Amino acid sequence: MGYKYQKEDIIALGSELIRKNGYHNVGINEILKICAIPKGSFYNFFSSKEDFIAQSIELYGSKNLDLIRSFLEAKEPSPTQRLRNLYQYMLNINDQEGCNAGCLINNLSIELAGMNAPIAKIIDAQFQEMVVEIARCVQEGQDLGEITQTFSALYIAEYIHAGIGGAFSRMKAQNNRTYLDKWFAMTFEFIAAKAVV
Amino acid sequence: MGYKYQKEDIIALGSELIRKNGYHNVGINEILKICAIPKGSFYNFFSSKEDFIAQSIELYGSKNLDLIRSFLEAKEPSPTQRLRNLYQYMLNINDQEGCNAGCLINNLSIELAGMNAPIAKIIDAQFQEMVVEIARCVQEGQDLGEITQTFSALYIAEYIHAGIGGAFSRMKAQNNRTYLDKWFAMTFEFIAAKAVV
DNA sequence: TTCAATTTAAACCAATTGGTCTAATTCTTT
DNA sequence: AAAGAATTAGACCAATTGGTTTAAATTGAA
Repeated sequence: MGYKYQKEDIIALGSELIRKNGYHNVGINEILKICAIPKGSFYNFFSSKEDFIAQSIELYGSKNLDLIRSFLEAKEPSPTQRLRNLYQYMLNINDQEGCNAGCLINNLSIELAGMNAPIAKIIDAQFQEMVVEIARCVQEGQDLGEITQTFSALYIAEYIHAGIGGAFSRMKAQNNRTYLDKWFAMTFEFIAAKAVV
Repeated sequence: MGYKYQKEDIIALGSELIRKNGYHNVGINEILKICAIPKGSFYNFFSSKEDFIAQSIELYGSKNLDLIRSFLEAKEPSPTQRLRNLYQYMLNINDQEGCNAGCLINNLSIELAGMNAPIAKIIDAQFQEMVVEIARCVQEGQDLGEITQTFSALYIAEYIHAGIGGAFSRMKAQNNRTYLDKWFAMTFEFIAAKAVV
C-alpha cells in the first residue's frame, strides 16, 4: 500500500507547472497547493527545489524517451514517415495545449543551464539519450536512401531535435503553430536525400 | 547636461544581467546595485519590472538590428558569405563569453512569452524586424543562385534565425560551442542551392 | 505486538521580492 | 531669480521566497 503521497505524482504535477510557467516563477508553495501536500512531505522526498527539478528532468526525459521509442522502433511505415509522425504528434500536442509551454527540458536549458552546471549536465544527458534514439531511425532512413548522407545520422538527429527547440521559442512568442509547421516542412525537405546529379 | 542617470545605461546593465541569469532570477535590487542607483530613480524611468524588460527588449532588439545591418547591407562579399560572417560573429561572441547566456530575446521568449501576452508581442515584433533584414540578404542570394529557391527568402530567414535559438539552448546545456558549429555548417549546407539534375 | 524508521503535518524562520511613499535635490522654463 | 516639474534618495511595506523544525501519525520488520 505504501505511504499517502507518491513521489512521481508530485513530480508529474509540479513539473507540469514549471514547464508552463518557468522554474523561478513557480514557488514550492504553489507546488504544494496543486499536489495538496504539506511542506514536510515535499522535503521528505526532495532535499531542495533544485533536487526536485533535477528529478523532474529525469522522469520527464524518460517518459519522453518512451514516447520517442513508441513511434520510431516500429518496422513500418518508413523511417522518414515514422519521424514525421513523431514530430507531427509533438506539434499537435503543443497546439492542443495552446502553444504556450513547449518542452520542459528545453525551457530549463534556457532558464537554468547557463548558470547551473549540475542541472546543465542532467539536461545534456537527457538530450543525448533522445538523440541516440532518433539517430537510429535516421540511420535506417539513410540506409534506405530516404535521408541525405551528407551528414551523419547523429548530426542529423541533433539538428532535428535542437531545431524543434528553436521552433518552440517562436511558437511561444507568436502563440500559434505557424512557425512549428514551417519548421516541420523545411526540416524534412532539407534532410531528404537529393537526386544524384 | 541633463540628470544624473541615463535610462539607456540602466537598461544596458540590467538587461545584460537578465540575459545571463534570467528574468525571474534577477531582482530589482540587484539591478540597482550594479547600476549604483537608488530605487526611486529606477521607478522614475520604469513603471514596473515588466516595463523595464519591455523597454530592454526593444533597445536590445534595435542594437541587434544595427549589427545585422552592418553585416548584411554591404555589397560584398557575396550574400551567403555575408550571412556566414554575421552568424560566425554571433557564435564567436557567445564562445568568448563562455557559452552560457545566448540571446536576451530568445531567452525571454522561452521564459516569459508563454504566460505574458504583451511581452510575447514585443518579442515577436523584434524577431520579425530582424527576419525581414535577413530575408533581404537571402533574397539576394537566391537571385544569384547561391541559395535554394525551394522556400521563400522570408521562410529561410525565419528558419535560420529560429534555428540559432535552438542552437543556443544546446550550447547552454553543453557549455561549449560544439553544437553551435554543427548548426552553422548544416544550416548553410541545407540552404545552399543544389545542382539541378 | 512492540518499536524504530519513515512519512505526514504545519507552524515558523530569515531573507528577499516587487513596489510605495515622502522628502530633498536638481533641472528647466519663465 | 523664482516657480514648477522632473529626478534622486532611501526608508519602508506587505507578500512571498526556499527552507527548518518539532511533533504526531503511519508504516514495515522483528
